[in-house]
Amino acid sequence: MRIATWNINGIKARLPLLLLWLKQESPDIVCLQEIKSVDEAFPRSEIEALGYNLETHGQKSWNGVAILSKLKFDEVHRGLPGDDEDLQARLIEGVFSTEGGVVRVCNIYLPNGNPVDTEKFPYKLRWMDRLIEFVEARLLLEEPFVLLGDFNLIPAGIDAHDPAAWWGDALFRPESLEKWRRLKNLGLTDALRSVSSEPCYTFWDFQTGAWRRDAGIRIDHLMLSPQAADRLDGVTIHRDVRGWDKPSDHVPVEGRFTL
DNA sequence: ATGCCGGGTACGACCCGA
Repeated sequence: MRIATWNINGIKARLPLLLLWLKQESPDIVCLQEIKSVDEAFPRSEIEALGYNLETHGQKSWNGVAILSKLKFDEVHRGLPGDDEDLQARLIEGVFSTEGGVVRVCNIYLPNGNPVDTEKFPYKLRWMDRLIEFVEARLLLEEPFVLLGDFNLIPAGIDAHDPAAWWGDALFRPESLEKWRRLKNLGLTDALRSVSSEPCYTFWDFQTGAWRRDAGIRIDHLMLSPQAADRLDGVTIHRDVRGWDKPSDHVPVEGRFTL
């Protein structure tokens, strides 16, 4: 089974590229972030025509997440528990039945947190505290559980072309990385780092010729419960998509599982 | 480089991203 994450930076602007990639790769499950669309306006029909079931958790203008799946959804959950005031659409989870048993796939768009001297940074840290609580409960289920998406976190210096340039940024601040470690230390495996110790990136800024210079960062991750990590066969970063016509600034990252 | 692209809203600029 192939499970992918991709921050598409606007479904309306990215639909042609998404359809092209789905036709070429045909992954079983695709988790999208930054759909920037309300649920009613999401372009369902062309995606469904490719054989995908579709569940969205959108909002107007910003954020928004969606899961595309060739398997039917047994369950869908929307939103991160722990704060009734938080209306930002940043989490959607699906549960699926496979021949090998159940798989739980949780798609997140973790807050960016910049600028760090505004309320955005504490919001990011609080959101991560809520995520840690959520994941703790999920791990008690002892299921294959894949937490994936745009984490807006550079885990280590090797994950940036120029780590010094990110010093003080919310994606690389010590407070952010401490939360990242707390999350990992619950027992999650960083899928990419479990198969490779090479520098590799998932995001290249639109500005300053970042793609041309390969000045990227790795911020899109698949984090695996022990039961999911046991079944991991490989990880692919679809770098080439960054060079396609009208790209997102992020590329798809795919995990392959025996499921 | 507290905004160089690029997407959103909405039709003139401003908000937002990482």
